[in-house]
Amino acid sequence: VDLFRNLMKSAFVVERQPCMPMHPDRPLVIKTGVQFTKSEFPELNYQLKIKVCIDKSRKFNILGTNTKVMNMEESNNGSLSAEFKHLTLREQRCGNGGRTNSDASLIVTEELHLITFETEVYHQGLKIDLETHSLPVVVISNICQMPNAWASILWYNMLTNHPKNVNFYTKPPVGTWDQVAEVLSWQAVCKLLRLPDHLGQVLQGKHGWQRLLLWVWLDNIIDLVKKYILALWNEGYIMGFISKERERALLNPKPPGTFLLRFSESSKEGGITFTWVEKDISGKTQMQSVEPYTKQQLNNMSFADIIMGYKIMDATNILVSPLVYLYPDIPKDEAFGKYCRPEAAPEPEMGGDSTSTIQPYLKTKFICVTPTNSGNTSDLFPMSPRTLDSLMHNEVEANPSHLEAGNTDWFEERKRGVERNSYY
Amino acid sequence: VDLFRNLMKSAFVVERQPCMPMHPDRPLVIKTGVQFTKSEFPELNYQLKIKVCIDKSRKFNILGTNTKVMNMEESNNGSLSAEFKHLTLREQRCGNGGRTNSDASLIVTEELHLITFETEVYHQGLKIDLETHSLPVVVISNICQMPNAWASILWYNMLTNHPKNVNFYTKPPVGTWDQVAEVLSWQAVCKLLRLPDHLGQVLQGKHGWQRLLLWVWLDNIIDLVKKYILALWNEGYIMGFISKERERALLNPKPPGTFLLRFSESSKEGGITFTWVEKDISGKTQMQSVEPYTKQQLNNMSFADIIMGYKIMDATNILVSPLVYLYPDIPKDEAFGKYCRPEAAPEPEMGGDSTSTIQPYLKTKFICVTPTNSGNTSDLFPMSPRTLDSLMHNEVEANPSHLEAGNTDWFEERKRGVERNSYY
DNA sequence: ACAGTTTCCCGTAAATGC
DNA sequence: TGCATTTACGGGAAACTG
Repeated sequence: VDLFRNLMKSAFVVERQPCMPMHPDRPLVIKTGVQFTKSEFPELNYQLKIKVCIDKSRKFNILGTNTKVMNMEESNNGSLSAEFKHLTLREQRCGNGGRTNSDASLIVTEELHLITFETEVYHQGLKIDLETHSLPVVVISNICQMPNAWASILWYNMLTNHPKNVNFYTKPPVGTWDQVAEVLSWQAVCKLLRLPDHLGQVLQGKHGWQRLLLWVWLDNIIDLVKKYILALWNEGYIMGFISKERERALLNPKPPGTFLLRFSESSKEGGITFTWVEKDISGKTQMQSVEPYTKQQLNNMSFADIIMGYKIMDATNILVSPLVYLYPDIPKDEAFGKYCRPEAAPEPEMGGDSTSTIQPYLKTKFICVTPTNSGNTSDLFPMSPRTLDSLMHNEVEANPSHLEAGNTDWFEERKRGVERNSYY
Repeated sequence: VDLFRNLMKSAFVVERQPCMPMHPDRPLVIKTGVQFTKSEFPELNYQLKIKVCIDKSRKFNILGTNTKVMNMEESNNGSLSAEFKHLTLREQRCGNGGRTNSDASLIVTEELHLITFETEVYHQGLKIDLETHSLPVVVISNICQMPNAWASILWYNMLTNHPKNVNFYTKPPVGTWDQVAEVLSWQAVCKLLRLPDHLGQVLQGKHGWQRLLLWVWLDNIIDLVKKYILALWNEGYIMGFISKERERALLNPKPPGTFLLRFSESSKEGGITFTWVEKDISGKTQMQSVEPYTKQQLNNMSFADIIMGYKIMDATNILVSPLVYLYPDIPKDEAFGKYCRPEAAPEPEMGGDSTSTIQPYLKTKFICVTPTNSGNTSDLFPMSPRTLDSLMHNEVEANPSHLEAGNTDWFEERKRGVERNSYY
């Protein structure tokens, strides 16, 4: 019996990372009604029937075949394994009473649950109940809860090695910025983010709200990068997180028309913008940024197309593009031309005779323009760019710089880093 | 007993129109996994338990409480009624064999099913099985099948009064254009469409493919109108279906800058475009149309915004708007100004101090431009507008006009019609 | 391999519960 | 009443299945 118990302990050790991938990047977060999987279960060398369960703090039901007999696989180490697929979780909404939340003090994305795997072993007439469990998981009901849920998972695994402390968030510890950075580095894209120090200060707060606010912002940016601008990101074209002071220091010595791409820090949704150099009439160097583009807008138009088509409209309705060189000195066309949408081929007609007739429609394209005031038509710009720029300048001065001296060329450094790690 | 049977017959009469609304506009189409309802069931004046079933041609299961005891309601006519809510259909995918389709010759959207309502009545010691059924319904598994399914429902109800001819589509009859027009008039928006005669010719074909092709096109336009341009439609601003010849006849005497809005007939997805008058250098009157805007594009930008912002960019990058008067002579601003998106208010900052600092970003807006060739930057327009226009003109000449003489001002007529019927 | 059909599941909107 | 959470389901894409 002792022999068994020892074997158990080692066999049932809970691996740290991959447990229940729902979204492959977000283990340990399970959405109700969405399938999840538990696979590659190292086991004892016996014919065992395993049953999957979940803790009873809330009434969840596991749908799907939740028991399985393990097979001897010709797998890696010759141990037994079982794979649970097509499992879904559904909360049991009892007819009327029975409130859902076991601990009403916790919000649902900080409520931790355990998924257990039970089996029975008979050896020399003795019945032994074996049981192991997953790391704590967070159960969500809508994907919009994912950022918060994932923040909880990261925070937990960052600050504890306890395998089943489901009450972690009743008094969560405070983490340091270095720990946060390390956790973020677990994620592929985040490895490249190189978050600036000033963001870490936000995390020094107690826990909860501020922490989550930052995380939601970061997560939205990660999402934006992965979905919309990954190619540009991998090219190293996107400066990403950069303080306004550093931006100014980089762009100031550059010729007008030089621009860089950076994330916006001003909105919770996360956005990306570009800042360029220009000289005003007096010859003074100015920086200009456009209002950040959000996922919503990138859904319809690639960022490369936006950059290539961006124009300033002056008072006489003449369009000029203020973007010429991507920092440090890459011509715009060279950098983004290959990522622009190819010209749409003419579509076939609905009737039969699509061969001879040519589409009699004028082709159009959407471009993004900044109208200056005094334009003759419906211009939406109540304030001149000069005024805005001076305001921006003032704001920059109001925030003293935190620039660290050593990091001379972050852009070049990160680009080399990208070339080493090709995650996508 | 005869008394009962007679009562049954009248009590169980199947109402023609509203039967199982899933999409409120599309009765008799049920999507698996989506709830549907059967309500207000006129019944005999006895305590009856009703059970909902579906025919067994495919293995569908009805989820939800499919039996119900009828209550005496203080309803309209004092008859009994039962309401079935939260019913969903799920196809039973047997483990391996058992092909789904009962009649493989029919596509799934032409496969008709009956939903039956069964009950038992005991009277004077005699047990009588009562049963009624819905009109034939179409079961779909994805919303993208809705246009075809709805076409089947319309076609069926247009051409037969049979209450349960589930084999209708094994040899469907041919319908006339008048019948189609009548069926289309059952739908709110379609009442206003006033389809031109030449579309009816397509429907004279055998059945099936061509019929569906037309329907899908019409349905997409109906959808586009309802979702994106209903306000403009109700104002009577949208000409809608108009032949190129009639368009030319209407616009030709008008001053340059006059434009009208019409649907595109060139793409199955359905789109909307505008055509305007201009004079070329020689003083000759020309018509121009832009490539039609689809739902995809209207998702991001309202049609009013597109119209107000539309510009032609000439070789020197100067923008001019070719749109001045909506046909017949409404100034563009007057017609569409109130439907343009209001200027975005500046968003609060993420930190706390959102009171004093002003967003230092340049506001932008997307506009739709038609670049002419010889522009200096990435222009996508390989053919001059003149060339295109002459091609268009040729195509128009190639299709002889079908204009009927009596219909002098369709626009005004339809606008009055709109004012009479305010469906939305 | 392929096309018709279904499943999967995000993300917006609405409903629901506390 | 308001907010937190869940449900509903359209729609795009992947998976399925003869």
